[in-house]
Amino acid sequence: MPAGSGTYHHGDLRRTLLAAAVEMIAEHGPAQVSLRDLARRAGVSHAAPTHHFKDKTGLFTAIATEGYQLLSDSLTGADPSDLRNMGRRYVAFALAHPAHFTVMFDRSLVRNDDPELAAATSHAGSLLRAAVTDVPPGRRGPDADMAELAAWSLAHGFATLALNGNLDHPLAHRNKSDYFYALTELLFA
Amino acid sequence: MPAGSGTYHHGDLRRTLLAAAVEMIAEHGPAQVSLRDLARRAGVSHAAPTHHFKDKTGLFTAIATEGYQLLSDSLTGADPSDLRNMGRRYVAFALAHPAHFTVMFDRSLVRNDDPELAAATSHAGSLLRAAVTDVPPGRRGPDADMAELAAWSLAHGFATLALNGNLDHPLAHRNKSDYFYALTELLFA
DNA sequence: TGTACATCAGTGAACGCGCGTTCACTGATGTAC
DNA sequence: TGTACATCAGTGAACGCGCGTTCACTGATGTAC
Repeated sequence: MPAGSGTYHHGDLRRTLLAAAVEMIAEHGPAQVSLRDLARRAGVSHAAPTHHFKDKTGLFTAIATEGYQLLSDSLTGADPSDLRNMGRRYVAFALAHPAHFTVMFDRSLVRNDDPELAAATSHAGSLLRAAVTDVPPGRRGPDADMAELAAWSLAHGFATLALNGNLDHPLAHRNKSDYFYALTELLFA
Repeated sequence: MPAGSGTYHHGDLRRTLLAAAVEMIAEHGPAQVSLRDLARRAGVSHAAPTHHFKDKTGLFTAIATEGYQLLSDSLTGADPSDLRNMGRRYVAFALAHPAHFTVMFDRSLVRNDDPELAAATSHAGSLLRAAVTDVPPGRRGPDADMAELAAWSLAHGFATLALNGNLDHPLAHRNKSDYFYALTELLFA
């Protein structure tokens, strides 16, 4: 970590910019983010972000990639045969990283053919898929694809509704990912 | 229907603008919509939309309101005790009206305290809620709120993933709302 | 049927603004010898 | 330890653009008498 404050070179500007962008997205949504405003927040000249991300799409692509890596981190280490727990972790990830989650699932924001993004996406995807295929066939029905989609839909829908503020009134005082865990018991018991 | 073509007064400009905006949202997302571009598409002067919607937020608020009305229309007439069918209709609505659905669930786009929007929202909400409470307690577990949220999450998640293009590869050739109907059987049987 | 008047719908010019992008530049760092 | 040089990171001025919004206006419609 070479840089102190006040130097010409920032030292870790890329990380600083990503963090600032994530904050801005969480507050006002991706549409309100501008590269100039981002630079202002980070205290650098307005041309600096271009240096790191090329353009706005590049910025969002980097955030989405980071998001899939964070999701993979969240899922790694869990018992892959415990599908309910995987679902809870998925929901917890979305609530902990709302800005990443939003960008990850808005294809109009990112460079969809970016190789790093594709790699991060497929790695997280394989972790999720493994969780479903590890469930004994008798408990998930005959169709594994359908079971996978059902589980994913349930977790994704819950997370999306929570982030959109549609669960605020009924669930304001609860831990939402634990509530989700309880909810899955209702369905799978 | 007073107006022909070429007249100074358009006749039904509000509807025309709403339709054009919906088309633009479906193609490029809400962030890309500008009032000037919208006016261009409708073939009117760029100041005309302001006359009908006041500003951009007003436009999105009108679209969200219309969306909730369309959703209510889609749900009306269904057997309120057939929760699975209600879910299928919810998914079918989202797929048939992707732009409306997107705007309805993005609170950063609309005037949340708009009374017409609130009325349309709560009407659709009560139709959905009725479907869950009509399910016999034995089949939905002890907690009606939780059952409601589970059903909503499942349908909402499936619809969201479909609209984001996350189901394109596995389900490209299928009727998605029928697939969803089959999926719910797996969970509720 | 005819005229006067109020209301409504859409026009087009003008404004100021923040934006993305480009460019030649300069300060700082790291490496070779 | 010292010097020269290449590379990298960030600067700041400049550009052209499309945007939202305001405004006095004009054309069309509807209503009262």
